[in-house]
Amino acid sequence: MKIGDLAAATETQAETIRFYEREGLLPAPARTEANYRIYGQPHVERLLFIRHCRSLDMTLDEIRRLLHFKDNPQENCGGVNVLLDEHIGHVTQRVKELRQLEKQLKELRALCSEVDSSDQCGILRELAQSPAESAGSGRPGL
Amino acid sequence: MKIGDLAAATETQAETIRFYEREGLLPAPARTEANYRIYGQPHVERLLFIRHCRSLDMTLDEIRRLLHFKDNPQENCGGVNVLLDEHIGHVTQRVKELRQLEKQLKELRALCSEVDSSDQCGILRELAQSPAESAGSGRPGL
DNA sequence: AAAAACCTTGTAGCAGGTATAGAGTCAACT
DNA sequence: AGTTGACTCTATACCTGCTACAAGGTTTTT
Repeated sequence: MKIGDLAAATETQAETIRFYEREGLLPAPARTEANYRIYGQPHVERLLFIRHCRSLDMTLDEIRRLLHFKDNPQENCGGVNVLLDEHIGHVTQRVKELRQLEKQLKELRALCSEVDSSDQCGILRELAQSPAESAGSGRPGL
Repeated sequence: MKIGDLAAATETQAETIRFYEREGLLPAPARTEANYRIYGQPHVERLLFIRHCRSLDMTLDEIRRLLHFKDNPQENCGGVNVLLDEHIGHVTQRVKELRQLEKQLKELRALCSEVDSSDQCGILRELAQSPAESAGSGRPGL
């Protein structure tokens, strides 16, 4: 199959497939005489694995590490557990932060219920104060 | 004060301050003879406003819109409320998605409790299956 | 045969910065 | 007076995970 077929089979854009190849997540496939990439079923499966991981918000680097375990089935899989536990930790942390953030935003919103001139607006006045703690996780993808 | 002093006063890196200036969030300040940027108290306040908004995960574009209301205090502030309501909506949505994601990840994690060889690992086996729905919000910053 | 649909590489763009390189400036210490 | 170190300047490249071109070559359809 050509790249467009693989794209259709995995609901992934062709450019994204080439990008994964450059990034070392997909192996460089065979080529036709006209230099077209040719894929087989193993490529479909590997790409679906990658997309599944991405749908779980894993970074490409995390996915690379998981693929390493898949590529070395004789190794023990303790690292998989560690990786996943860490990833769950990141997500849990980000949920906590965002819920805190949501609360702050709602409090802020309550400061201005009626439309007025901007210099009377409680929201703008509050935003001019020093911020409390930052809510950023340092992990923008989440 | 010079850029380093403003950086210290707001806990912002000097490079970030120059970046905000390029982005039109901070006005171009006066310069010394040696071409050094010179700031005053209004700059400190404006930058703190920006950082406060960023700590609430607003985009630079949202902040630009808020600054417009601050810069035009005679305008009515209805747009501030709209902007904030939308932002709260994004955050609420992202919390929902991440909690769903967290649940999926924990289910996945439960598939491998004991360390084994990778080809026996339930996690890797499950990830090889087709993914369910994507959890992405299309708004990566959240 | 011509046109549409595909493929190739290479490059640039998004957000919100961060991190350099290479040069200029300034204050303090010897 | 010289020199060290800390600061500043501009310009440019890098980060993530793609996406969107451009300009050309190939294959398939009409």
